[in-house]
Order: sequence, then C-alpha cells, then structure tokens
Amino acid sequence: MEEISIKYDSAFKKKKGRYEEIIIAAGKIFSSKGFHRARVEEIAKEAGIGKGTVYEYFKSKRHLFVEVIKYFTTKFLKEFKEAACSGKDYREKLENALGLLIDILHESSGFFELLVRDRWEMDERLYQWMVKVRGEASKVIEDILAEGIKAGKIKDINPRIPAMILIESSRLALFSGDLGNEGMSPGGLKRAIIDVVLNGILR
Amino acid sequence: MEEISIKYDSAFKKKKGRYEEIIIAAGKIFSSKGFHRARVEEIAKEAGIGKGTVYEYFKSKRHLFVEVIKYFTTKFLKEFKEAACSGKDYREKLENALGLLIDILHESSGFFELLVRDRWEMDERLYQWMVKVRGEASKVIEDILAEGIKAGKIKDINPRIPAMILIESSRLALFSGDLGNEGMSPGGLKRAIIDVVLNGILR
Amino acid sequence: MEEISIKYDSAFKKKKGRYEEIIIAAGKIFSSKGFHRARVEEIAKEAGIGKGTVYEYFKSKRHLFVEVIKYFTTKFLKEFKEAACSGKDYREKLENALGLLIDILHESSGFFELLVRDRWEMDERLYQWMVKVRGEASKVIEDILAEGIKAGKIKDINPRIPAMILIESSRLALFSGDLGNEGMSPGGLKRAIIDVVLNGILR
Amino acid sequence: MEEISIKYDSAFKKKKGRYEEIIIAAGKIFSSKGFHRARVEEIAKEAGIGKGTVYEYFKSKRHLFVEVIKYFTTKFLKEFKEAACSGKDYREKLENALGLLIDILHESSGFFELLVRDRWEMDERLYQWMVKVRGEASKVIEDILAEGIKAGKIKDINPRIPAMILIESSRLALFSGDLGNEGMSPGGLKRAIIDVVLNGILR
DNA sequence: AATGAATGAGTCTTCATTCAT
DNA sequence: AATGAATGAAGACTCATTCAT
Repeated sequence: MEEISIKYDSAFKKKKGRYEEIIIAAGKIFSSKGFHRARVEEIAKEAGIGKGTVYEYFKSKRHLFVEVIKYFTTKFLKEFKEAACSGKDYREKLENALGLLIDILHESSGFFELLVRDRWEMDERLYQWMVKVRGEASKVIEDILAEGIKAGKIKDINPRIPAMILIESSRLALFSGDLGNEGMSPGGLKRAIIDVVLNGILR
Repeated sequence: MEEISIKYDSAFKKKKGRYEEIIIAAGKIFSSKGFHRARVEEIAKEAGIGKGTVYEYFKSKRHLFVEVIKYFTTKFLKEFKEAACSGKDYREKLENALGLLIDILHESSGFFELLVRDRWEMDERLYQWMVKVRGEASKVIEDILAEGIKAGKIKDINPRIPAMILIESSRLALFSGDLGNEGMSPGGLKRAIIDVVLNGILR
Repeated sequence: MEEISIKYDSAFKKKKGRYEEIIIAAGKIFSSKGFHRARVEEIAKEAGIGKGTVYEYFKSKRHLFVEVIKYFTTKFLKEFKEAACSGKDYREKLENALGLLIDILHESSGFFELLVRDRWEMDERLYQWMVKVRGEASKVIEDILAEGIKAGKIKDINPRIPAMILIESSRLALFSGDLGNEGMSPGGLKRAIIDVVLNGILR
Repeated sequence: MEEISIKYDSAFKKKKGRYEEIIIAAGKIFSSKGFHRARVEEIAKEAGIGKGTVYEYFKSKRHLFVEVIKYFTTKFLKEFKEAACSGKDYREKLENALGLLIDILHESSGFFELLVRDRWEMDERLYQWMVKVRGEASKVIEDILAEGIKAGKIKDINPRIPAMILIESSRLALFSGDLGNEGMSPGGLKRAIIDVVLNGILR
C-alpha cells in the first residue's frame, strides 16, 4: 500500500506535504517524550526522512517545536469553535464543545501536556501565543454561557470564571485511568462536569 | 539576620541540614528551569556547596529530582490535610483547604507545574507516587464533601467528581495575570470556584 | 549593458562560458571567505545557476578550488610576462612588471592570500603547481635583472635573491591601509621598493 | 622520564600548566592543519587530555584559536624585541633581529602562515591585534634603522618602507627548499637580504 | 543539461558523573 | 566529608554531494 501510493504521494509532498508530515511526526515524538528527550533524528525517522531534511524545513529543533505547538493549537481551536456552533441551544453547544475538548485531551493527552510542561521552552512570543489560545478557548465557552444568560437560563453573572472552570475541569480527561475514575468514559466525564457546574452540588 | 545565623546553621547542617538544603536549592532551580535545563552545578551553587557534594547525598540528578518532588508534595499534603481539619463545618474546611491549595499554586506555580510537566522524567515508581498524592489530595476534599452530605447540606452523590473539579479549577491560580483574570486575587478565585461548584450557575 | 549582453552570453555559455563563469564566481567567493567558509550553494548563486550544476562541471568543491587557483594564476602569469616585456630597457620592464604585480595584489588581495592561506587545502600536485608559478614569476624578474647585469647596470650577482625580495616586498600592497602606510599608493609603493632594492639605503 | 616527573608536573599543572599546555598543543595542530581542519578532539589528544577539558579552559574552538595566536605572537614579539637590543651597533642589531625572525619563520612556518591565512577566521578584534603586532615588529626594525641614520650610516629617509621590505623579505624563509633556493641556509638568507637592502644591487 | 530536495557523515559543544586530593 | 578538574557520551546542526525529475 505504501509502495503503491509512492508516486502520487511524492508528487504531492514536494509542495506542502513534507512540512506538514514533519510537524505531525514531531508532534508525536514531542508529545510522548517532551522537548528535551525528543531527538531530531527520531522525529526524522518517524517522518520517514533523513535528519538533514528536517533542517531544510525548520531552522532548528526549537523552531520546529514552536511550529508544532502552533499547528496543533490552531487545529484544535478551529475544531473547538466549530463544535461550539453546532447545537440548537446553549446547552447542546456546551456539550459539543466540552465533549470535543475532553475527547481531544483524552486521545492526545501527551500533546496537551506539552502546553503546560514545556512552558520553559517557550520564548516570550510563543508564550503569548499560548496565552492567546487559552483566552480564545475561554471566550468560546464564555460566549455559549452568555447565550444561556441571554436566554434567561443562566444566572446573570460574569461567565469567565465558570468558563474557565469548565475548561480546567476537562483536564480530568488526562488522568482517566490513573486516578481511580476508571469506568468514567469521556462522555460520562463531560456530563458530570456540566452537571456539577450548571446545577451545583448543594441540596 | 541571615548573616548571624550562618555559623549556627553550618554547624548544625553537618547532621541533617545538608540533605534538606540541597533539596530546597534543587526545588528552586528545578521549578524555575525544569529538569533538563537545571544544571547540577547551579543547584550546588544555590545550596552553597561544591558540585561533587551533591553526589554525596544523591545518587544522580534524577534521584535528586525524585526526592525534590517527594519532599515538596509530602510537605504540601501535610499542610493541605491540616487546613482541611481546621474549620467548624464542611464549608469552612473546604474554604481553608482550597484556599491553601490556591495560595500555594499562586506562589509556587513553578513547582507545581513540575508535577505535570516532568511526568516524562518520571520512572514508573515516581509516577505511581504522584498518582497517590493526587488521590490523597482528592480524598481530602472528598471527605469534606462527604461531611457536607452527611450533614444534609450537599446532594447525596459520589463526591469524587466534584472534588476533582474543585482541585483542577484551583489550577486557575497558575494563570492569574496571564489570562485576563487580573484583579482576581487568590481569595476571590477561591470564593468564585466554591460558589460555582456549590450553587451551580443555572438560574 | 549588463542586461543587454545576457542573452548573447547565455546562448554562448552553453559551450564554454558556464565553466568559466563558475570559476569566476568561485574565485570571488573563495577569495572573500576562504575555502572552508565558502559554500557551494553560494558559489552557484553567484554564478546564477543551480547547486547541482556546479557538479556537472566540477567533480567536487576541492576540484573546483584547484581549477580556480590554476585559472587565476595562469591569467596572472600571462599578464605578468607581458608586462615584463613591455619596456625599452630593464628598468622600464621592472617597473611595469612590479607595477602590475602590486596593482593586482592591491586589487585582488583576497585571491592572493588564498595562495598562502589555503596551502592546507592543496594536495601535492596543486602545491607543486604553486611552486612552479612562484618559480616562473621569480624567473620573470630574474630575467629582467639579468638584462640589467648584461647591460652593466647591475652588479654581477645571482639575481635570484633580489628578484624574490622584489616579489615578496610587493606583498606590502596587501596591507596598505592597515599598516599606516596610508597615502602610499600602489605607484608610490612600487617606486619605493625599486629604489631601495636598486640603490640600497646606505649613505 | 615522563613518569618520574609526573607528581611534580601534575602539582604544577593545576595552576597554569594546563592552560599553556593546551595552547601549545593547539598551536601545533592549528599550524599543521589550519583552523577548520583542526579537530578539537585531536588538540585534546595532543595535549594528553580529554575533549571536554579543552572546554574547561576555553569557551570555544574559536576562542582557543584567538588565544593561540595571541600567545605565540606575544612570545615572538618579546624575543624579537630582545634580539633587536642585543648588538653593539645598528648593524649587529639588525642582523640579530632579522636572524631571529628568519629562524622562527624557518622553523615554525606553519604557525606564521596562520597569521595571514586565517585572517578569515578573525573577528575584528583579533584582526586589529594582528595589525598591531605587525606594526610593532615594523617599529622594531625602524628603530634600528633610525639608529643607523642618526649614526650617519644610513641615508636620511623614512625608515618605514625599508623596514617593511626587510620583514616581508624574511618570509622567503618560508619557502626555502620549495623554491630552488636550496642550500640557502637561514643565515645565508639573512645576509643576502641585508646586503641587498643596505647596498642595493646597482653597480 | 540543469535542478534542488534529500541525505548523513562529521563536528562542535554540553553537562552529568567520577575520583584523586 | 567535600571538592572541582577531568571526562566522554550524546546530540544539534552543517553542508558537500547525490540523484530523481
């Protein structure tokens, strides 16, 4: 299969494929080992190319790292925003957005830990980028909550804190399995979080 | 003052102080730079000793890292549990415990990011340790919530998820300033989180 | 003018021009950076061709270097010999030959430093080539001096040493500006050298 | 012998010996291969130490190179100035100074070619250093000639050009053997150069 | 013939760790 | 016990060269 598609692929790759291929391979390796333990040669191998080729596309390991972060966060934000639109009311939108976030965290936990973990690797510009991404993600949820407020379903409060609580709480998906919440599927986690934040736990 | 106590300290250090001093110095450096960027020599310098001496007390940089994690998490857990006892009812206890957690995250954000970030550096044993610490922290909050349930104040639900939401949400303290929640003091954040989780946001 | 001749040139180049163009481009780059710091890609760019094309004409960077040395030294020797013929007597010939040498050193100091500097890059054959070039240049001056001897103007000595002193002294043109002999034009330098060597400095 | 002196040596080395040992080893390797072809590991091996140790004493290969140049030129200048003082009159001083220069060029030709050859490797500061060294060497000869002028032995001219001619001509020592002036010993070369420059070659 | 994307051998450099003092 | 000079394994990065198009 690999063999069969070589010609088609290689014709395509020259244009933009290589760049993206390397990003994706690097995403895998960085996610599983972190910046420092990831070896450029290993990334190249994962991408099925030679070590030097990486440097044809990226100035340095650090630059590659930055592009990996940007690539995946951009991709995530796009999907997240789309999910946040697809629903008939604020409640459905909330479920869709949070569901997507939790699914992604659940599946790609490695990558999302990068965002916190390798904060040390970030220069100021990348750090500001991450702050912006975080802010945008928060805004997506805030807007949904604002819709709920407008519809009279939600208390008329500043939706920022609840929005951020919802997002932070989604991080629990990272620890499923490790923390005894076995049997807690992504879907179950989503419902539980929404339930707590919407209804509270007071009797 | 610093100067005055030096002699006393250095005489005393020979017994047990050195070990702890190194841990504390290493905590500072690891927190601010992460495992890989921290240099053993810098840690030694911070501790006011020679590089070789570090290896008299710790087998390797990795071993030192493990002990640093254990030292600070143990210290944290102890304080966290104490805070969770000091209050006349579940509500006060919750405020005290969460307040402490948020304060620590706010002050020592660098260190607590270690716990997530350098997950990659952990061998299985340290990872299990961290899982245990997380579990115990969760248990502390769960017990407080259970007290509230028993007192009839809180719905009769499994308190695990709310407990973990409370803990995860506390992480917002890590981003104060960066994320536009300026003006949100640790105290304000604590109250906001408790309010949302206890009462929910539905009208 | 440059533009106008491009088409003509490029049509012509296919035959022999390319080869020479590359040599000239390489001469520029090697002269300004030396062998090691010169990049094949940069040479290609300077020649207005692709990197791979260089290898169509030259087996390797080293081979190209050798040809560059040969090309320019041959060119220089030819001009040097011509200058050494153009004069009515030994004195005029000496002035013309030395004048040319000094002018070339003054203008293309970079290239002539190659000859010494990258001695390490030379394999035995190129080294012998350089020895031969040096010998021929010396011979040109020796012959002029011999003419002077024959004419009874110059002492009847072996002209080799004076010839080589004249040539070595011409190297001072390399340092004009750096060494405080500012204001010493190539012409002035030429006259000063000839004056000293012919007349000596004793009172 | 080597063995016998180990303790004495090693006690001494710790202070300043290592630094100088590395310089000397590096001088050997740089001289014989030039900057680029010299391998740090080979320099270390020549010095009888490990590769990493070089970096304990020198920040980088380039820094080491700079120090090598400075070390040997300083040493040369010192000896050159001393030789230029040791003589009863200008003539003896000239013979001593030029004799030393020619001997050194003859023996350590590799090193002195560095001075020209690796001009490309020099940053501006090192280049200025070399200009200064050249200027000082010239000044030494100029002063000797000035003494001759004062004594009425030499024409009352600016001694700079003759001084520089004497120095440049000494470079012929670099080519003894290669250029057919076989049998021309350093001593013979010295006398020939002085003779030509002092007396000139006109009949 | 011309190209430039791909390659990997070759090097500098870092830094955890050792060990003689 | 304490030290820091010495070490060398490990890894990022460069660039001459190749070769499919």
